[in-house]
Amino acid sequence: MSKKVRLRFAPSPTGGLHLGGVRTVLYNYLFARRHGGDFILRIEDTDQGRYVAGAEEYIIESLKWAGLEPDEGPQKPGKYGPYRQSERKAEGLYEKYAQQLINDGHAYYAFDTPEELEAMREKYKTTENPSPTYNHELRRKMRNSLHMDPAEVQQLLKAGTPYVIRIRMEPGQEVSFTDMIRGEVSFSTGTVDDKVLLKADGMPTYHLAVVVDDYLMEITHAFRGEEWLPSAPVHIQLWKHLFGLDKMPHWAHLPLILKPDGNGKLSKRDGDRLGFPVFAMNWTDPRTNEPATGFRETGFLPEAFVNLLAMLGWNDGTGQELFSIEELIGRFSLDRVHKGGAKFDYEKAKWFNHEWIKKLPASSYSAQVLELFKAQGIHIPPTSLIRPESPDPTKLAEVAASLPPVVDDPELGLGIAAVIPTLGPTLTPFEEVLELVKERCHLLPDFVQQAGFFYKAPETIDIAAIKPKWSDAKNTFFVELVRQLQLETNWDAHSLETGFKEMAAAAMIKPGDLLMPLRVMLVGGKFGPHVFDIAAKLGRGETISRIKHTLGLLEA
RNA sequence: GGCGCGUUGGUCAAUCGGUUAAGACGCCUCCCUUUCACGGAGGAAUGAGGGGUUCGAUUCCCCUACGCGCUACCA
Repeated sequence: MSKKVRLRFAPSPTGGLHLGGVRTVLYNYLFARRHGGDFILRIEDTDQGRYVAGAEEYIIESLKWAGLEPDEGPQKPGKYGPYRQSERKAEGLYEKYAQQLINDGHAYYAFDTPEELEAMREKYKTTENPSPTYNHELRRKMRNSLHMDPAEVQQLLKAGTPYVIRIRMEPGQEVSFTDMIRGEVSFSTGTVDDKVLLKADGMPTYHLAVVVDDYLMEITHAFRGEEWLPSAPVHIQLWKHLFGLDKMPHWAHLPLILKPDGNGKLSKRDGDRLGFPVFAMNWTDPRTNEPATGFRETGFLPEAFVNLLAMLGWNDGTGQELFSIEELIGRFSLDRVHKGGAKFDYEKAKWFNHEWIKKLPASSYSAQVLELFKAQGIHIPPTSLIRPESPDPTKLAEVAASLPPVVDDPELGLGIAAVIPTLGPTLTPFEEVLELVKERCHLLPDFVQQAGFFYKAPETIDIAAIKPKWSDAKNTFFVELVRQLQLETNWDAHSLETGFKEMAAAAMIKPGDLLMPLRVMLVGGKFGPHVFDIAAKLGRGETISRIKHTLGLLEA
């Protein structure tokens, strides 16, 4: 009987949640869901000096937005709490393990002050070895319980002298483990330094906390970024000394997300420099007041965000790139995760968002688009936001007509009623408008440009697009058009187009020469959906008023 | 410097010894469209270098180069 799969994401609440962090969450989440396990959020707030107000809430909110909510966490305590390491420390969870390590000879007290450590690094720094570490050789020269008189150690301890507890890494051993992504990875103990386990303030470092907590929380699989690989031997030794290697979770070190140009880890700075978000949501550092934009506020859909992150380092081998979270859960596997880092490509990211905007019904993002319209001072009449009670009858008839005969077979019990659900939820008039333009929108704010003119007359008209080819005959045509539109009885795209073309024929002008001017009059420029669809949605009054307005501009 | 990890088009990448080395983004051309898109067709563009192993290497091994990560009482 194998244990229940349990994974955790253990961020440090020091700032905004980075792309790479969300991807780590995602892989954790997908693996947990795929194997019917639990996904846990644990806050690594062991460094009091780096605590940032609001960061924890921000992380939780980001996960919520992305739809990657934990099964257990500070907000949703389970049986393995508390879920903040500061609180776990308060319960004394770590000291006893550090003490055990000392008793067993796997750790020791070190009394060196930060200044002494600094002096040591300076003293032993050479061109050959620019970063000397506190290791099995250098510790002989330092003030620790391994190389001091036991009586002196006791005396210092009794006197309350500040100390840290360091792991004792002895040379001569090979530490190896099987990484789920990289396979066999090994280190020799002689090259690993004596990492601090327990700090002078009594808080554990990440190294101690991660193994103690993973053990206590019964974590079965631990995924983290590749930058953690070098400290893996420390964690493995700790597992070996404290709980036994057989209890250790399976490790997977995820490849890094790299900056698009050049090399190196993607940072917030790169986003600022190149003009794209790096954090999940907007984040302002409370200490510096430095703002950073988020994917959410830039107009990414959570579905697209998750999708593009999943593909940054993983694929299912079929070439499929568009996946819903459910599909990802069904197909995700660690052995298809890349070993090498991936450069982040913002153009591709926008492509994913575009695909999801097209794929999802406008109703799934209309609320957010509505806010964007409001922010731009574009008022949407309340009647446009009311969802019709039943499906549009014309649409229903259309679907009925397209049905294959077998569907109406009474034997099968299928009729038009069976098809109604496939129409999906009905859309509000506002959402119908969004549907009309969504294939032109990569980011949510694009809707303002692409659909704003439906609700607000364009502020500027691209007269230059009309004027060079303008003529008295065309002017006459549009004056007559206004008159005809006032009389039009069937205000729908098809009738409007038919009437328009008949008039053009009568006036002996090619319709093509008239369509562009009409478009510019209605939307202000050379863009947008079919011009008669626009007129149909705009309604008689607004259509006529916009034509008249531009006609006035052309006269001037 | 040491240690570790990595390296297929500009980018994301498939290939698990034998292929004309997929596909996608972006770019270019054309078609559709009396706008912009969407859609469709096509194009340019890839195995870091050197040794092995093998009948045969992008694929397995070694070396080199390059890149990245770590080298804190930060995570």
